[in-house]
Amino acid sequence: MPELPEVEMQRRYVDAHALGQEIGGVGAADAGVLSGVTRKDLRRALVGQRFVTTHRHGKWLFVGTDCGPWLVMHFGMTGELLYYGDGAFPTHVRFRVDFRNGARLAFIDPRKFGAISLTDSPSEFLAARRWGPDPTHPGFDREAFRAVLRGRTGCLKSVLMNQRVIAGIGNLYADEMLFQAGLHPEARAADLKRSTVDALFDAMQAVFAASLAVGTDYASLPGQFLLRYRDFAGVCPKCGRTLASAVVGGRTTRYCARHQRRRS
DNA sequence: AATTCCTCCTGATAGC
DNA sequence: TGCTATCAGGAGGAAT
Repeated sequence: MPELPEVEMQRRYVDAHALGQEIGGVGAADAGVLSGVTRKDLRRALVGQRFVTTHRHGKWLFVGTDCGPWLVMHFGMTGELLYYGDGAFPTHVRFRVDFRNGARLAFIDPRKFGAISLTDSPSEFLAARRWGPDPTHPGFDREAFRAVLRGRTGCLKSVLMNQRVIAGIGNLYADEMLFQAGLHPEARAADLKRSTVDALFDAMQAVFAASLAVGTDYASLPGQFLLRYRDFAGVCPKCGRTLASAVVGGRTTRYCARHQRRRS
């Protein structure tokens, strides 16, 4: 679930519910999702603080406190947040923030591929990991997209999913933007004409915007989106042909062999 | 340096 | 029904 649009929804969720409340404690931390921090570090950094702002870069979410470090979250494959009060008992809570007003913010992650950390500076945190640019941030235009793809020799899909090239695209959205742009997942990034790269950029922006417009509820997307069909119907929304299936970049890939070309 | 492959963990689902 | 096998939307690290 959590690729760039889903993490953006989590960011908005924090903004809508979890800002401005004094933190009384942190609990239920599963060491499996703690990345470079201990429960004690989290307690010391967060207790007495209030969350005041959020920032998202690719699939990373940063939640800023009024005068402490930022809480860093990555949702892995199954992570999500839940803000709740008395009477709710969510399962798979790997980390929890307890506010003094009685409300709680839980990081729920059954598969435990998520991560919780702390940083004094999101930009330094991202730079230390050599993360690529976020394609939805201001300034990331067609030229910037051409620049990050330049000289890349791998499969187009693998390049798009490489977070150090560009941050935020995972398996599903890579498939979707390639489908929208009519490009084969195994096309070579370096073979693409400039106009094709620009078309892929436009498809990427359109896909993110469309998904956010429906709150990442794929069933509400228009009919021409692969996201609606890849799991159950398995047919191309444009021509009705059975979708092709392959493993590209180590992940299950669906595409329409008729509409998606290797060269363009 | 860039790319590919394996692995971490648990739940849902399919097949017997 | 109950068991087992397979697969799942990510990314770090090792190997190539």
